[in-house]
Amino acid sequence: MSVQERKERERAERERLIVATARELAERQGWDAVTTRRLAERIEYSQPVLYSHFRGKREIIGAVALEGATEMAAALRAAASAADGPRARVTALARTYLDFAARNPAVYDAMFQLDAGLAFATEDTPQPLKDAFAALLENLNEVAGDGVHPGLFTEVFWAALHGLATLTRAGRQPPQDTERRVELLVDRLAMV
Amino acid sequence: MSVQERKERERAERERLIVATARELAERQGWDAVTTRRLAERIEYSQPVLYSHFRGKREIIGAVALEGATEMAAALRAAASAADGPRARVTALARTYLDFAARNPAVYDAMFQLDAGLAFATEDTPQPLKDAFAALLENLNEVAGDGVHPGLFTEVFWAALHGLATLTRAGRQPPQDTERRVELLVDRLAMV
DNA sequence: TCGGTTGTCTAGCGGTGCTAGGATCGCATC
DNA sequence: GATGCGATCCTAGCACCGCTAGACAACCGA
Repeated sequence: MSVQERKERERAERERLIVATARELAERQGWDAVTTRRLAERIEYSQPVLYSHFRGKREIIGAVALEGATEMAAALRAAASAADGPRARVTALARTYLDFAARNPAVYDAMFQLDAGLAFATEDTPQPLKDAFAALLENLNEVAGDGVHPGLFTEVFWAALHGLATLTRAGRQPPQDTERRVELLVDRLAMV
Repeated sequence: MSVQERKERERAERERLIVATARELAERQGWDAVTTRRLAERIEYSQPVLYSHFRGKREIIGAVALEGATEMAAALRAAASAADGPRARVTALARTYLDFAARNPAVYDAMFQLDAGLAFATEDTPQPLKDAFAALLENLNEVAGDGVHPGLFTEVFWAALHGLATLTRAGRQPPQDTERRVELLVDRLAMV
Protein backbone atom coordinates (compact mmCIF):
# COMPACT_ATOMS: atom_id res chain seq x y z
CA MET A 1 0.00 0.00 0.00
CA SER A 2 2.89 2.30 0.70
CA VAL A 3 3.98 2.34 -2.90
CA GLN A 4 0.54 3.33 -4.03
CA GLU A 5 0.42 6.06 -1.42
CA ARG A 6 3.71 7.46 -2.60
CA LYS A 7 2.42 7.50 -6.16
CA GLU A 8 -0.72 9.28 -5.17
CA ARG A 9 1.33 11.80 -3.26
CA GLU A 10 3.56 12.43 -6.24
CA ARG A 11 0.56 12.71 -8.48
CA ALA A 12 -1.08 15.27 -6.22
CA GLU A 13 2.18 17.17 -6.07
CA ARG A 14 2.37 17.29 -9.84
CA GLU A 15 -1.18 18.52 -10.03
CA ARG A 16 -0.32 21.37 -7.70
CA LEU A 17 2.66 22.10 -9.90
CA ILE A 18 0.47 22.32 -12.97
CA VAL A 19 -1.96 24.73 -11.35
CA ALA A 20 0.80 26.86 -9.85
CA THR A 21 2.66 27.01 -13.14
CA ALA A 22 -0.47 27.91 -15.06
CA ARG A 23 -1.24 30.64 -12.58
CA GLU A 24 2.24 32.08 -12.65
CA LEU A 25 2.43 32.02 -16.41
CA ALA A 26 -0.99 33.63 -16.72
CA GLU A 27 -0.08 36.31 -14.22
CA ARG A 28 3.15 37.06 -16.01
CA GLN A 29 2.07 36.95 -19.63
CA GLY A 30 -1.71 36.66 -19.64
CA TRP A 31 -3.94 33.65 -20.19
CA ASP A 32 -3.35 33.73 -23.93
CA ALA A 33 0.22 32.70 -23.25
CA VAL A 34 -0.92 29.70 -21.23
CA THR A 35 -0.96 27.06 -23.94
CA THR A 36 -0.90 23.37 -23.20
CA ARG A 37 2.44 23.07 -24.96
CA ARG A 38 4.11 25.81 -22.98
CA LEU A 39 2.56 24.58 -19.75
CA ALA A 40 3.80 21.06 -20.42
CA GLU A 41 7.26 22.33 -21.18
CA ARG A 42 7.41 24.31 -17.95
CA ILE A 43 6.46 21.36 -15.79
CA GLU A 44 8.86 19.21 -17.78
CA TYR A 45 6.30 16.67 -18.92
CA SER A 46 4.64 16.09 -22.24
CA GLN A 47 1.29 17.57 -23.15
CA PRO A 48 -0.85 14.45 -22.63
CA VAL A 49 0.14 14.37 -18.95
CA LEU A 50 -1.99 17.49 -18.43
CA TYR A 51 -4.98 15.56 -19.68
CA SER A 52 -4.46 12.82 -17.13
CA HIS A 53 -5.09 15.44 -14.45
CA PHE A 54 -7.62 17.71 -16.11
CA ARG A 55 -10.23 17.28 -18.78
CA GLY A 56 -8.79 20.20 -20.68
CA LYS A 57 -7.54 23.72 -20.44
CA ARG A 58 -10.84 24.94 -19.02
CA GLU A 59 -10.49 22.73 -16.00
CA ILE A 60 -7.00 24.06 -15.36
CA ILE A 61 -8.36 27.59 -15.41
CA GLY A 62 -11.08 26.38 -13.07
CA ALA A 63 -8.52 25.05 -10.62
CA VAL A 64 -6.76 28.41 -10.59
CA ALA A 65 -10.11 30.11 -10.07
CA LEU A 66 -10.93 27.98 -7.04
CA GLU A 67 -7.52 28.64 -5.54
CA GLY A 68 -8.13 32.33 -6.05
CA ALA A 69 -11.58 32.19 -4.52
CA THR A 70 -10.18 30.62 -1.37
CA GLU A 71 -7.56 33.33 -1.07
CA MET A 72 -10.04 36.09 -1.77
CA ALA A 73 -12.44 34.82 0.88
CA ALA A 74 -9.63 34.76 3.42
CA ALA A 75 -8.47 38.24 2.45
CA LEU A 76 -11.98 39.66 2.71
CA ARG A 77 -12.56 38.12 6.15
CA ALA A 78 -9.20 39.30 7.42
CA ALA A 79 -9.81 42.84 6.23
CA ALA A 80 -13.29 42.97 7.67
CA SER A 81 -12.32 41.65 11.07
CA ALA A 82 -9.49 44.17 11.31
CA ALA A 83 -11.86 47.09 10.83
CA ASP A 84 -13.91 48.81 13.52
CA GLY A 85 -17.55 49.58 12.93
CA PRO A 86 -19.88 48.85 10.01
CA ARG A 87 -18.75 51.71 7.84
CA ALA A 88 -15.07 50.91 8.13
CA ARG A 89 -15.80 47.25 7.53
CA VAL A 90 -17.60 47.88 4.27
CA THR A 91 -14.90 50.23 3.06
CA ALA A 92 -12.19 47.72 3.92
CA LEU A 93 -14.17 45.01 2.17
CA ALA A 94 -14.45 47.04 -1.01
CA ARG A 95 -10.81 48.09 -1.00
CA THR A 96 -9.65 44.53 -0.39
CA TYR A 97 -11.79 43.20 -3.20
CA LEU A 98 -10.47 45.72 -5.70
CA ASP A 99 -6.96 45.28 -4.44
CA PHE A 100 -7.18 41.54 -4.93
CA ALA A 101 -8.43 42.02 -8.48
CA ALA A 102 -5.66 44.49 -9.25
CA ARG A 103 -2.90 42.38 -7.77
CA ASN A 104 -4.05 39.08 -9.26
CA PRO A 105 -5.55 40.01 -12.60
CA ALA A 106 -5.13 36.58 -14.15
CA VAL A 107 -6.66 34.84 -11.17
CA TYR A 108 -9.51 37.33 -11.17
CA ASP A 109 -10.06 36.63 -14.84
CA ALA A 110 -10.13 32.91 -14.17
CA MET A 111 -12.76 33.46 -11.49
CA PHE A 112 -15.06 35.92 -13.20
CA GLN A 113 -14.12 36.71 -16.76
CA LEU A 114 -13.17 33.45 -18.42
CA ASP A 115 -15.29 30.43 -18.92
CA ALA A 116 -13.85 27.98 -16.44
CA GLY A 117 -16.87 25.73 -16.58
CA LEU A 118 -17.80 26.52 -12.98
CA ALA A 119 -21.35 26.63 -11.71
CA PHE A 120 -22.39 29.85 -10.01
CA ALA A 121 -25.31 30.66 -7.79
CA THR A 122 -26.59 27.09 -7.74
CA GLU A 123 -26.43 24.17 -5.32
CA ASP A 124 -23.47 22.57 -7.00
CA THR A 125 -21.41 25.73 -6.97
CA PRO A 126 -17.94 24.78 -5.69
CA GLN A 127 -17.43 25.55 -2.01
CA PRO A 128 -14.66 28.14 -2.45
CA LEU A 129 -16.92 30.27 -4.61
CA LYS A 130 -19.80 29.99 -2.20
CA ASP A 131 -17.41 30.89 0.56
CA ALA A 132 -16.11 34.01 -1.17
CA PHE A 133 -19.68 35.19 -1.66
CA ALA A 134 -20.41 34.33 1.96
CA ALA A 135 -17.46 36.44 3.08
CA LEU A 136 -19.09 39.41 1.40
CA LEU A 137 -22.55 38.55 2.67
CA GLU A 138 -21.47 38.18 6.29
CA ASN A 139 -20.07 41.67 6.39
CA LEU A 140 -22.65 43.43 4.26
CA ASN A 141 -25.55 42.03 6.26
CA GLU A 142 -25.48 44.85 8.74
CA VAL A 143 -25.56 47.63 6.13
CA ALA A 144 -28.15 46.29 3.71
CA GLY A 145 -30.81 48.53 5.20
CA ASP A 146 -34.29 47.82 6.52
CA GLY A 147 -36.45 45.53 4.45
CA VAL A 148 -33.72 44.80 1.95
CA HIS A 149 -32.76 41.18 1.47
CA PRO A 150 -29.06 40.86 2.40
CA GLY A 151 -28.42 38.44 -0.45
CA LEU A 152 -29.84 40.86 -2.96
CA PHE A 153 -27.86 43.71 -1.48
CA THR A 154 -24.68 41.66 -1.64
CA GLU A 155 -25.31 40.87 -5.29
CA VAL A 156 -25.66 44.54 -6.15
CA PHE A 157 -22.63 45.52 -4.12
CA TRP A 158 -20.60 42.74 -5.67
CA ALA A 159 -21.72 43.72 -9.16
CA ALA A 160 -20.61 47.29 -8.56
CA LEU A 161 -17.20 46.14 -7.33
CA HIS A 162 -16.88 43.76 -10.24
CA GLY A 163 -17.69 46.57 -12.65
CA LEU A 164 -15.12 48.86 -11.09
CA ALA A 165 -12.50 46.12 -11.06
CA THR A 166 -12.91 45.08 -14.68
CA LEU A 167 -13.45 48.50 -16.22
CA THR A 168 -10.51 49.99 -14.39
CA ARG A 169 -8.16 47.20 -15.29
CA ALA A 170 -9.15 47.17 -18.94
CA GLY A 171 -8.33 50.86 -19.09
CA ARG A 172 -11.95 51.77 -19.59
CA GLN A 173 -12.02 54.03 -16.58
CA PRO A 174 -9.24 56.41 -15.50
CA PRO A 175 -7.20 54.61 -12.87
CA GLN A 176 -6.34 57.57 -10.67
CA ASP A 177 -9.84 58.12 -9.26
CA THR A 178 -10.35 54.58 -8.02
CA GLU A 179 -10.31 55.54 -4.38
CA ARG A 180 -12.88 58.29 -4.85
CA ARG A 181 -15.13 55.90 -6.72
CA VAL A 182 -14.93 53.41 -3.87
CA GLU A 183 -15.84 56.09 -1.35
CA LEU A 184 -18.79 57.23 -3.38
CA LEU A 185 -20.00 53.67 -3.81
CA VAL A 186 -19.77 52.86 -0.12
CA ASP A 187 -21.33 56.19 0.84
CA ARG A 188 -24.37 55.59 -1.26
CA LEU A 189 -24.93 51.86 -1.07
CA ALA A 190 -24.23 51.12 2.59
CA MET A 191 -26.84 52.20 5.12
CA VAL A 192 -24.76 53.13 8.16
CA MET B 1 -13.58 59.58 -61.76
CA SER B 2 -16.87 57.80 -61.89
CA VAL B 3 -15.27 54.43 -62.09
CA GLN B 4 -13.19 55.08 -59.06
CA GLU B 5 -16.24 56.32 -57.19
CA ARG B 6 -18.12 53.18 -58.00
CA LYS B 7 -15.22 51.09 -56.76
CA GLU B 8 -15.04 52.98 -53.52
CA ARG B 9 -18.77 52.57 -53.09
CA GLU B 10 -18.52 48.84 -53.63
CA ARG B 11 -15.61 48.64 -51.27
CA ALA B 12 -17.51 50.46 -48.55
CA GLU B 13 -20.47 48.22 -49.15
CA ARG B 14 -18.31 45.14 -48.74
CA GLU B 15 -16.88 46.50 -45.53
CA ARG B 16 -20.40 46.96 -44.16
CA LEU B 17 -21.13 43.40 -45.20
CA ILE B 18 -18.11 42.11 -43.29
CA VAL B 19 -19.08 43.91 -40.11
CA ALA B 20 -22.73 42.93 -40.36
CA THR B 21 -21.85 39.31 -41.04
CA ALA B 22 -19.39 39.19 -38.15
CA ARG B 23 -21.99 40.68 -35.85
CA GLU B 24 -24.72 38.31 -36.91
CA LEU B 25 -22.48 35.28 -36.64
CA ALA B 26 -21.23 36.36 -33.22
CA GLU B 27 -24.75 36.98 -32.01
CA ARG B 28 -25.93 33.62 -33.25
CA GLN B 29 -23.03 31.39 -32.26
CA GLY B 30 -20.71 33.50 -30.13
CA TRP B 31 -17.45 35.22 -30.98
CA ASP B 32 -15.55 31.94 -30.89
CA ALA B 33 -17.44 30.89 -33.99
CA VAL B 34 -16.36 34.02 -35.83
CA THR B 35 -13.23 32.75 -37.52
CA THR B 36 -11.66 34.48 -40.46
CA ARG B 37 -12.32 31.42 -42.61
CA ARG B 38 -16.00 31.23 -41.76
CA LEU B 39 -16.41 34.96 -42.12
CA ALA B 40 -14.72 34.91 -45.51
CA GLU B 41 -16.94 32.07 -46.64
CA ARG B 42 -20.10 33.90 -45.58
CA ILE B 43 -19.24 37.03 -47.50
CA GLU B 44 -18.20 34.87 -50.44
CA TYR B 45 -14.64 36.16 -50.63
CA SER B 46 -11.35 34.64 -49.67
CA GLN B 47 -9.70 35.26 -46.31
CA PRO B 48 -7.10 37.81 -47.44
CA VAL B 49 -9.87 40.17 -48.53
CA LEU B 50 -10.72 40.69 -44.88
CA TYR B 51 -7.20 41.95 -44.32
CA SER B 52 -7.53 44.54 -47.03
CA HIS B 53 -10.29 46.12 -44.94
CA PHE B 54 -9.10 45.45 -41.41
CA ARG B 55 -5.73 44.90 -39.81
CA GLY B 56 -6.99 41.71 -38.24
CA LYS B 57 -9.80 40.10 -36.33
CA ARG B 58 -9.46 42.59 -33.50
CA GLU B 59 -10.30 45.47 -35.77
CA ILE B 60 -13.40 43.69 -37.00
CA ILE B 61 -14.53 43.24 -33.41
CA GLY B 62 -13.75 46.91 -32.92
CA ALA B 63 -15.98 47.88 -35.83
CA VAL B 64 -18.86 45.89 -34.34
CA ALA B 65 -18.20 47.58 -31.00
CA LEU B 66 -18.44 51.06 -32.48
CA GLU B 67 -21.65 50.16 -34.27
CA GLY B 68 -23.02 48.93 -30.97
CA ALA B 69 -21.92 52.04 -29.11
CA THR B 70 -23.80 54.23 -31.55
CA GLU B 71 -26.95 52.19 -31.12
CA MET B 72 -26.62 52.10 -27.36
CA ALA B 73 -26.20 55.87 -27.16
CA ALA B 74 -29.33 56.35 -29.23
CA ALA B 75 -31.30 53.86 -27.14
CA LEU B 76 -30.23 55.50 -23.90
CA ARG B 77 -31.17 58.97 -25.11
CA ALA B 78 -34.52 57.79 -26.42
CA ALA B 79 -35.37 56.06 -23.16
CA ALA B 80 -34.34 59.03 -21.06
CA SER B 81 -36.27 61.56 -23.07
CA ALA B 82 -39.39 59.43 -22.91
CA ALA B 83 -39.36 59.41 -19.13
CA ASP B 84 -40.79 62.05 -16.79
CA GLY B 85 -38.75 63.31 -13.89
CA PRO B 86 -35.23 62.53 -12.68
CA ARG B 87 -36.10 59.31 -10.91
CA ALA B 88 -37.94 57.83 -13.85
CA ARG B 89 -35.16 58.91 -16.18
CA VAL B 90 -32.48 57.13 -14.20
CA THR B 91 -34.54 53.98 -13.91
CA ALA B 92 -35.24 54.00 -17.62
CA LEU B 93 -31.57 54.55 -18.31
CA ALA B 94 -30.55 51.57 -16.21
CA ARG B 95 -33.18 49.28 -17.65
CA THR B 96 -32.30 50.28 -21.19
CA TYR B 97 -28.61 49.67 -20.58
CA LEU B 98 -29.21 46.20 -19.17
CA ASP B 99 -31.74 45.44 -21.83
CA PHE B 100 -29.27 46.35 -24.54
CA ALA B 101 -26.65 44.11 -22.99
CA ALA B 102 -29.09 41.23 -22.72
CA ARG B 103 -30.43 41.57 -26.24
CA ASN B 104 -27.05 42.09 -27.91
CA PRO B 105 -24.66 39.97 -25.89
CA ALA B 106 -22.07 39.64 -28.64
CA VAL B 107 -22.08 43.34 -29.37
CA TYR B 108 -21.82 44.08 -25.67
CA ASP B 109 -18.86 41.73 -25.45
CA ALA B 110 -17.21 43.48 -28.36
CA MET B 111 -17.68 46.80 -26.59
CA PHE B 112 -16.66 45.93 -23.07
CA GLN B 113 -15.42 42.38 -22.64
CA LEU B 114 -13.18 41.61 -25.56
CA ASP B 115 -10.01 43.35 -26.52
CA ALA B 116 -11.01 45.28 -29.60
CA GLY B 117 -7.98 47.50 -29.43
CA LEU B 118 -10.08 50.57 -28.67
CA ALA B 119 -8.91 53.45 -26.54
CA PHE B 120 -11.12 54.31 -23.60
CA ALA B 121 -11.24 57.37 -21.40
CA THR B 122 -8.62 59.24 -23.38
CA GLU B 123 -8.62 61.97 -26.02
CA ASP B 124 -8.38 59.56 -28.92
CA THR B 125 -11.30 57.47 -27.75
CA PRO B 126 -13.55 56.90 -30.78
CA GLN B 127 -16.50 59.25 -30.91
CA PRO B 128 -19.25 56.58 -30.59
CA LEU B 129 -17.77 55.44 -27.28
CA LYS B 130 -17.48 58.97 -25.98
CA ASP B 131 -21.03 59.55 -27.08
CA ALA B 132 -22.40 56.52 -25.27
CA PHE B 133 -20.72 57.67 -22.10
CA ALA B 134 -22.07 61.17 -22.72
CA ALA B 135 -25.58 59.78 -23.03
CA LEU B 136 -25.25 58.39 -19.53
CA LEU B 137 -23.61 61.52 -18.19
CA GLU B 138 -26.24 63.88 -19.56
CA ASN B 139 -29.00 62.11 -17.73
CA LEU B 140 -27.17 61.28 -14.52
CA ASN B 141 -25.99 64.82 -14.04
CA GLU B 142 -29.10 65.84 -12.17
CA VAL B 143 -28.95 62.97 -9.67
CA ALA B 144 -25.24 62.90 -8.83
CA GLY B 145 -25.87 64.77 -5.59
CA ASP B 146 -24.31 67.90 -4.15
CA GLY B 147 -20.57 68.20 -4.36
CA VAL B 148 -20.20 65.01 -6.34
CA HIS B 149 -18.49 65.28 -9.69
CA PRO B 150 -20.98 64.10 -12.35
CA GLY B 151 -18.27 62.29 -14.29
CA LEU B 152 -17.22 60.33 -11.25
CA PHE B 153 -20.81 59.52 -10.42
CA THR B 154 -21.42 58.33 -13.96
CA GLU B 155 -18.38 56.08 -13.78
CA VAL B 156 -19.64 54.43 -10.62
CA PHE B 157 -23.15 54.06 -11.96
CA TRP B 158 -21.85 52.64 -15.20
CA ALA B 159 -19.59 50.21 -13.36
CA ALA B 160 -22.52 48.93 -11.34
CA LEU B 161 -24.60 48.43 -14.47
CA HIS B 162 -21.70 46.73 -16.19
CA GLY B 163 -21.27 44.40 -13.24
CA LEU B 164 -24.95 43.49 -13.23
CA ALA B 165 -24.98 42.97 -16.98
CA THR B 166 -21.95 40.70 -17.13
CA LEU B 167 -22.54 38.71 -13.97
CA THR B 168 -26.15 38.06 -14.82
CA ARG B 169 -25.43 36.98 -18.33
CA ALA B 170 -22.59 34.68 -17.35
CA GLY B 171 -24.94 32.95 -14.94
CA ARG B 172 -23.05 34.24 -11.95
CA GLN B 173 -26.10 35.89 -10.48
CA PRO B 174 -29.64 34.48 -10.46
CA PRO B 175 -31.48 35.99 -13.43
CA GLN B 176 -34.90 36.30 -11.91
CA ASP B 177 -34.10 39.14 -9.49
CA THR B 178 -32.66 41.49 -12.07
CA GLU B 179 -35.45 44.01 -11.75
CA ARG B 180 -35.17 44.17 -7.97
CA ARG B 181 -31.43 44.68 -8.24
CA VAL B 182 -31.97 47.57 -10.61
CA GLU B 183 -34.47 49.18 -8.26
CA LEU B 184 -32.13 48.84 -5.32
CA LEU B 185 -29.27 50.29 -7.29
CA VAL B 186 -31.23 53.30 -8.49
CA ASP B 187 -32.74 53.83 -5.04
CA ARG B 188 -29.39 54.03 -3.38
CA LEU B 189 -27.17 55.67 -5.97
CA ALA B 190 -29.41 58.36 -7.39
CA MET B 191 -30.09 61.40 -5.22
CA VAL B 192 -33.63 62.38 -6.13
C1' DT C 1 12.49 -13.98 -13.87
C1' DC C 2 8.47 -13.20 -16.07
C1' DG C 3 3.62 -11.03 -17.44
C1' DG C 4 0.82 -7.44 -17.18
C1' DT C 5 -0.49 -3.12 -15.80
C1' DT C 6 0.40 1.56 -15.45
C1' DG C 7 2.37 5.61 -17.00
C1' DT C 8 4.47 8.50 -20.46
C1' DC C 9 5.86 10.05 -24.95
C1' DT C 10 5.89 10.73 -30.03
C1' DA C 11 3.32 11.95 -33.68
C1' DG C 12 -0.54 13.74 -35.74
C1' DC C 13 -5.51 15.51 -36.42
C1' DG C 14 -8.29 19.43 -37.56
C1' DG C 15 -8.56 23.88 -36.40
C1' DT C 16 -6.80 29.01 -35.66
C1' DG C 17 -5.00 34.02 -37.34
C1' DC C 18 -2.40 35.76 -40.75
C1' DT C 19 0.57 36.45 -45.21
C1' DA C 20 3.64 35.77 -49.44
C1' DG C 21 3.43 35.40 -54.17
C1' DG C 22 1.26 34.27 -58.39
C1' DA C 23 -2.70 34.79 -61.49
C1' DT C 24 -6.34 37.38 -63.42
C1' DC C 25 -9.15 41.05 -64.46
C1' DG C 26 -10.33 45.72 -65.98
C1' DC C 27 -8.80 50.08 -66.96
C1' DA C 28 -6.30 53.87 -69.62
C1' DT C 29 -3.53 54.57 -73.43
C1' DC C 30 -1.93 54.18 -78.14
C1' DG D 1 -9.54 47.54 -81.13
C1' DA D 2 -5.10 45.78 -79.39
C1' DT D 3 -1.85 46.31 -75.60
C1' DG D 4 0.59 47.28 -71.37
C1' DC D 5 -0.01 48.00 -66.64
C1' DG D 6 -2.18 48.29 -61.83
C1' DA D 7 -5.21 46.98 -58.89
C1' DT D 8 -7.48 43.11 -57.02
C1' DC D 9 -8.11 38.63 -55.51
C1' DC D 10 -7.04 33.74 -54.58
C1' DT D 11 -4.23 29.59 -53.65
C1' DA D 12 -1.19 27.75 -50.68
C1' DG D 13 1.21 27.70 -46.67
C1' DC D 14 3.28 29.39 -42.19
C1' DA D 15 3.41 28.67 -37.09
C1' DC D 16 0.58 27.90 -33.66
C1' DC D 17 -3.62 26.07 -31.00
C1' DG D 18 -6.35 22.18 -28.02
C1' DC D 19 -6.58 17.58 -27.89
C1' DT D 20 -5.82 12.32 -28.68
C1' DA D 21 -4.45 7.59 -30.63
C1' DG D 22 -1.23 4.29 -30.28
C1' DA D 23 3.53 2.81 -29.52
C1' DC D 24 6.68 2.16 -25.97
C1' DA D 25 9.03 1.71 -21.50
C1' DA D 26 9.17 1.18 -16.69
C1' DC D 27 7.61 -0.81 -12.77
C1' DC D 28 4.87 -3.95 -9.90
C1' DG D 29 3.25 -8.49 -8.03
C1' DA D 30 3.65 -13.30 -8.61
